[in-house]
Amino acid sequence: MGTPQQEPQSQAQPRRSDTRRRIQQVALELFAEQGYEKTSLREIAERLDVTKAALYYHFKTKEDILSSIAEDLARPMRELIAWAEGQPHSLATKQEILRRYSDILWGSVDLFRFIQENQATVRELTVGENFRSSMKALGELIKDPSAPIAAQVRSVTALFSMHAGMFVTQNVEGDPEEKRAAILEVALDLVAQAETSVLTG
Amino acid sequence: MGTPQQEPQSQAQPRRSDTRRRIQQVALELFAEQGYEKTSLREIAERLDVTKAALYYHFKTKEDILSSIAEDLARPMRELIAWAEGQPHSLATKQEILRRYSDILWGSVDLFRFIQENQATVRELTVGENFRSSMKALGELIKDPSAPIAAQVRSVTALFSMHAGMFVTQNVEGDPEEKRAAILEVALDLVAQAETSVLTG
Amino acid sequence: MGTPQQEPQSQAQPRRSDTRRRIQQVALELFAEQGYEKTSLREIAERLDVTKAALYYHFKTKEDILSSIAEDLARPMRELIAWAEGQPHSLATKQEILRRYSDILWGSVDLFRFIQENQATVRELTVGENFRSSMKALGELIKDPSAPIAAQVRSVTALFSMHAGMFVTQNVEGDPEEKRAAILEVALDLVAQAETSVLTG
Amino acid sequence: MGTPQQEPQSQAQPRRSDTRRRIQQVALELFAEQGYEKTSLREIAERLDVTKAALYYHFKTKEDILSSIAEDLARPMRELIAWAEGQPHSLATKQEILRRYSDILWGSVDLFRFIQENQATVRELTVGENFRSSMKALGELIKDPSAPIAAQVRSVTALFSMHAGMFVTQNVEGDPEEKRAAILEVALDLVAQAETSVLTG
DNA sequence: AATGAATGAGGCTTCATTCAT
DNA sequence: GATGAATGAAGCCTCATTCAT
Repeated sequence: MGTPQQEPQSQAQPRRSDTRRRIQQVALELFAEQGYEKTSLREIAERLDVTKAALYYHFKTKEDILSSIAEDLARPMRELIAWAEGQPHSLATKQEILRRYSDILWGSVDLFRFIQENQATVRELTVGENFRSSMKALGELIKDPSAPIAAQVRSVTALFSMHAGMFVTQNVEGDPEEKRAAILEVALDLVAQAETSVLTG
Repeated sequence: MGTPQQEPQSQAQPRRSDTRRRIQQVALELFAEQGYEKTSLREIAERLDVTKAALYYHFKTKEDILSSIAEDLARPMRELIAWAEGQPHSLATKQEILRRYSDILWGSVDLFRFIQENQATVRELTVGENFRSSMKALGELIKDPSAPIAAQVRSVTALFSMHAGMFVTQNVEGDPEEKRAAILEVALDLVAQAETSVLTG
Repeated sequence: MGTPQQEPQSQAQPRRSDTRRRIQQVALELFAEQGYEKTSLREIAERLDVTKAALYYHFKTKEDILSSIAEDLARPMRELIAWAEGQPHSLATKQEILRRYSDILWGSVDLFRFIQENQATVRELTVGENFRSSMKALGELIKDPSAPIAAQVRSVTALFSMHAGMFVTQNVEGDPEEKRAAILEVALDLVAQAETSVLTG
Repeated sequence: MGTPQQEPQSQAQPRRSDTRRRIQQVALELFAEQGYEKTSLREIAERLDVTKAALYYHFKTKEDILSSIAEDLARPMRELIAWAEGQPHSLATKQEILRRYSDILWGSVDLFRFIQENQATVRELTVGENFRSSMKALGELIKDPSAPIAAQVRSVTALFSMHAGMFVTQNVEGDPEEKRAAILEVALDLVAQAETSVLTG
């Protein structure tokens, strides 16, 4: 056909040059380190020892590089939402959402951190829009719009406490796995308390 | 050459230059709306109907504009930290920290949101460094390094739950004041639980 | 206010730097010599011994440079059309149109030649659209839509014979003024014949 | 090695490569529509659903594609000139030149229009040089260098009135064939008048 | 208290072209 | 009879900043 620039369909051809993948890797590293705007294509190209034009063989635009990377986060998010929409709105479901969300986050921690730290930039990119709408959907699934405000805030905080966790625990000593578990637990507690406060409040 | 660019010395002449203030206002608006990098001095100048050069009469650099704005947040933060350092590390103190922090945040909500959404950019600016170190100091004051990890995470989450609150509650219906109170309450609860879990855990 | 980039209103300020005018001059020279696309802003800037960025102080885009130049032709064209629309559709009027058109053309001969030779490029620029619609208007004024096709063709040919004249007479020897007069005369003859053929045909 | 890129040797194998022809077709379409410079090889390739590299199998350069297309016009022009050079310089010959020229023009109307609208570009390409020299030769054959300037202008105008006709008659209503005939007639008249004016002037 | 004019650096993107396979 | 991958050159444009007035 011509130029690539699409996601490799299915199991891809054998060794179709791994440059595409290398670009994504290096780009994510630099985006995460310095921010999206401050990372130039020149820099990415230099780090890979190719020319800027080579990047354009593999991706249509700078944003396209980012979009392609962001799929790693966007896809599991979509899947999580799809799954959750098929479940009862029970506490058990909500807690399972948090568990799965935790896995997703820690599975793409660099990418996620990048999105967090570049929200202003990413906001008007497709990537940002997608992420925002995913978060909104998740919010709807975890809170009960008929509950008192305090309970709703608690639920939503559960979700976001896991974001905060990723940043904040840099200042807390301890085994990473243990911290991660602690963060999740705080979140699980919060939804549980939200539920309870509805009943007893 | 006798240009200003210093902090207005206290209450000097009341009308010392209203342009300076207008620049800060417009700049914050634009920074918050579009991000720091994507806001050019040209844009700011145009919005004010002055030339770019005029901005340089009032501020040494672009970063300088931001720094001057950020003082609104940085000063109260310093004050809060100074106050807290003189208090006992009791639960009551921690909760008062959260209450005061809440006031500070909602008092500069636009600026704060801006910093949150431009972390990658702001990170290597003085503004960002200051903010990070303030947050770190606050973290130290609110958590007990000898407590179990779960308790520490809970404490730190208390702090950050208030950040999340500012963004998240856009999707929760209800009176702003009520939401704000709910957010604070969740935070107060979290520190309280941290304390308890230490005792009972 | 800020940057210029508008036509100097009325009789302009004294010596507001003639760079703007120099840019226009050099640009027209180069556009005419090499074509619009093949002339880069780098070239124009180098020829003027300024930086590319200086061009952008005076003009918003490359196209803007061209547009500003083209006003020299566009304004008199608009005036001619406005005038003609207020006249009776007589042969005398049509011949006067041709005379005035001749003056306009020879008054901006380089610009006109440029537009002729860069039609494909200029077509989707404001400049080109304007020129096309002016020519169309002039066409309507010079031909009689109820006349036989042959007559209409003759009229329209009168108009365009003057364009051709500008290029073609490079291969005809003789005094420029005399050639110019000859070209106009052929055109005047053509409208006259168009009229006659209607009557007698 | 062993690639084609030569003119198809006469009737060789009938199906020697239909891609070559398709490239020429699509290229002409795009060149005519958007101009030579603004049409990229990428565009041509995409429209044909082949890669850019494929174009280079069939043609040495972008210009080469154009040159190969232009032969359609260049060959008949050469033939016309060769024929005319063997004829007496009579009015009948001149009129026959115009008739044949009309046929050539309308036989390659898209290509011709393209050359007209891209003169600046084409000027320094072989294609343009050829065309210019053909026009010059035709000019010499149709005018009498010893005639008064007015007569010479009239003759040359005859030739170019047919170019103008191709563009201009878009705004004249009527059957295409009839218009075409009218255009030719105006041209034939013009040479005739040129002759007469010599005799009677 | 501000403007007019300009600069140097660098950004993203596109293009014609090449060459090994 | 083509593709995949890449290059080098260049394009237009924008930005923060400077400085004489």
